[in-house]
Amino acid sequence: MPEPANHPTSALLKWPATALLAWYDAHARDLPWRILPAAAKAGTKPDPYRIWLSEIMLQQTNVTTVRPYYEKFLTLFPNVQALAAAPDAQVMAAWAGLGYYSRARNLVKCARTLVADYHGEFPNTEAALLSLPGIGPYTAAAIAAIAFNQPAAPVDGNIERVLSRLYKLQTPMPALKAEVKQANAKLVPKDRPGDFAQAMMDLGATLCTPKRPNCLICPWREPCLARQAGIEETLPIRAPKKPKPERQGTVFWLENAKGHVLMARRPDKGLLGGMLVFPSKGWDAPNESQLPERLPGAMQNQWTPLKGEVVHVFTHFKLTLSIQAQTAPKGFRAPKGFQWVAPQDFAEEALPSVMTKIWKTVLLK
DNA sequence: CAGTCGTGGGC
DNA sequence: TGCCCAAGACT
Repeated sequence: MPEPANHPTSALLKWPATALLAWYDAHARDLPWRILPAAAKAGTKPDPYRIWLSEIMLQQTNVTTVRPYYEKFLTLFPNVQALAAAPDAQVMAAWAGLGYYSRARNLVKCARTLVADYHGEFPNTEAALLSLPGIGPYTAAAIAAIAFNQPAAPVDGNIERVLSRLYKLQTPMPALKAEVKQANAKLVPKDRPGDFAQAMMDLGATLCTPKRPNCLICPWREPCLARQAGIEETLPIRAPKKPKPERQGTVFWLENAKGHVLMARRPDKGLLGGMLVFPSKGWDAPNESQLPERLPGAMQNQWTPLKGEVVHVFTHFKLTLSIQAQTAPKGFRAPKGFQWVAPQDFAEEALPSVMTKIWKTVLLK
């Protein structure tokens, strides 16, 4: 890889790490999964299970969103063995609302692999961690550094932003990541790799933010090349965004005499994989829940449109759903692949958010 | 490499 | 309001 035009000088390589760690010692965020520097100094060791769980939950997700889910998971599944032994449906229900549901499926898969092949212990090398389900380059390096104090150099969105500014790296994302990885590997202090990674993430989350960074009190205020050039807010350079297509579909609300509602479990792969949803059609062709066509002929034209649409924005498309309802006739059984669910069960935050919007529209409006 | 995969908060 | 963004992994 060619050296960047503003390749850091050797002087710049050394002392930024020291300055950042000093800042971290004084300002580290107190997070439920974190061992603060003072406690670490006193001999407290991180629990790899908790570090792993937090890292998976934090993928593309804010700390404030993760916190309650993390606490819930720790209560329900205090260790790898408990998680590995849990039924899939219980884990998916506990994850409901957090998004990116493949993370939850891989979480269970990983826990079961650890119990089956690793005596229930996490491997302590980056390479071995990388081989586990749901653990990619970032998470493998993060766990190695934070949980095992190995000289690994994770690069997440925060670190990419922070270092692109420190070294004024103007290569657009995603190619930028390779340059940041090189620079980062040279910076990592061998004695505190975990704290160094966490320090950069704290810096990115609290001071070196995407918009209006607070350079005034930043420990890297002086060496930061982007700030020197006055272009800190323009970095990192992102690829132009693509237009978000719109889809629309219909949700079918079928209620039986007990007041239970018909639902289906989505296939493991793809959108909302493994989650409980209301039957619908028209918007996700490969995974259509073929409900109406599988109903007795007498029911097929008994749908009544309900007032109100549900709009939900996914990562790569915007979805608008209308709702059709009817009450199932006596003796009607749930078709294969479908199940009746009592409203109190899906009200316990056990559904993906888009489906929570549906039942709230039906029952509360 | 580029597309897929959720959601909620901030502005 | 609509857009941007967040401790990425997988295909």
